[in-house]
Amino acid sequence: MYDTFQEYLDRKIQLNNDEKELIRSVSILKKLRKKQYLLQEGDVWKYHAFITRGCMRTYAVDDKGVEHIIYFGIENWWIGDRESLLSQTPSRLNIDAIEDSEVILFTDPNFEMICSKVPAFRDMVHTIISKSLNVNQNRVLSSISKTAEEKYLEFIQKYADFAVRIPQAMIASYLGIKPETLSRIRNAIARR
Amino acid sequence: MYDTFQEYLDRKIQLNNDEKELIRSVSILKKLRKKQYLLQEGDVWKYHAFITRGCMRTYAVDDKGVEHIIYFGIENWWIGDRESLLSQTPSRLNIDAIEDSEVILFTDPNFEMICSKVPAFRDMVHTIISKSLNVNQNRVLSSISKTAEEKYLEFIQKYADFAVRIPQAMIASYLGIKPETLSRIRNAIARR
DNA sequence: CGATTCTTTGAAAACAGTCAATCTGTGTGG
DNA sequence: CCACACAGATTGACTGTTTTCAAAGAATCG
Repeated sequence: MYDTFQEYLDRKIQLNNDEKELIRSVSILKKLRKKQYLLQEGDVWKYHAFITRGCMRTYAVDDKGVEHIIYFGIENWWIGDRESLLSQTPSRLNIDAIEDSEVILFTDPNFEMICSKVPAFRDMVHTIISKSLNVNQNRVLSSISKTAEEKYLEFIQKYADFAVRIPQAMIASYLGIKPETLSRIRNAIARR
Repeated sequence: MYDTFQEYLDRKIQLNNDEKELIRSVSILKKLRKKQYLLQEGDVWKYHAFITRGCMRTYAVDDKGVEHIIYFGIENWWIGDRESLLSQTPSRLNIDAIEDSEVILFTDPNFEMICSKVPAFRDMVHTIISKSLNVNQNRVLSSISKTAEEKYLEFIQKYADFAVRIPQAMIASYLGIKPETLSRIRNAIARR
């Protein structure tokens, strides 16, 4: 289970054995069953989390009880609620497993310790955050400029690898449309 | 003009005179008239830019020629296209001035130099990027979960300070709705 | 004042949401 | 191994919201 993370690190940065061991020594392995929460609304998020297996989602529940999925995550993705982590305030988000999953957790102090002792790791983290910002910005652009059908086509093309693993109703939630509407859009596409 | 930036820095971090001078020495001051481009689609963005006066917008133009505003920026905000900067590829975005404006530019090499020589500055930059990510994430959530009216009310409440400086049609563009629709929404709100 | 830009309004069409019913595929217990 | 339950997806009829297009009304600037 840790292997997946080690391979990820090896692909991204060069570390000596001491550094690898330092990182491994503070990692916390956690298994999650399908539907199990990693973070529940109201709790304060304390970690940096990396998915080694499975599929997860981050979502908010509005006052009508409707779930709105903000992110999906699979193997080799980081997840969490940085807003809650940075401000140490109760999270408005939920994170749970769509499939049986495995994650590696680092407490924030340990994560900061790694960043300070391993500059390459720190740089990698900053690169990831910077790229996430780009991804989110592009998602904002899509959401204000594209039609529902265009957003759906973009989604299945961009995330072809895991789109098939996710129930259609969750994809609709991520796109900000109703499951019935997505069903009709798919129908219209298929008919052509 | 540089004063605005110096005051911004003083509010955020503590610097000695050498550090202040180092930063000032590589800053490039630029004035922009209303409607003047800072970045035009197709060009590669080379800077880190800070607004000291005025009001600007970042937007993309779709294949039908419609503008979609991704960000507004006023005094004490950073702007630019990090995607183009990081990948050194032609930008898909335009940045221009909504009012006569003044910006301070740092070339990327100089900016990196400051980051490496002044850790407090580097930390400040990472904090800003991290917070931008949160802001964008919340905007994605609003865009998939709120009605057009709710998005508008959120906008004018969140950005009360500069919402009044921006033409309504641009606010509509930012929200992803048509100007006529925003006009009707405002009408409906006023009537209550 | 006149020209330009921005906003509002109206009517019709396109699009998305709601609610309820049906269909499909999966998996579990008898 | 079958029948049934369940979750997910689809369909239909209806309602509500947003867009479109065209025209008229404000507001702003030189």
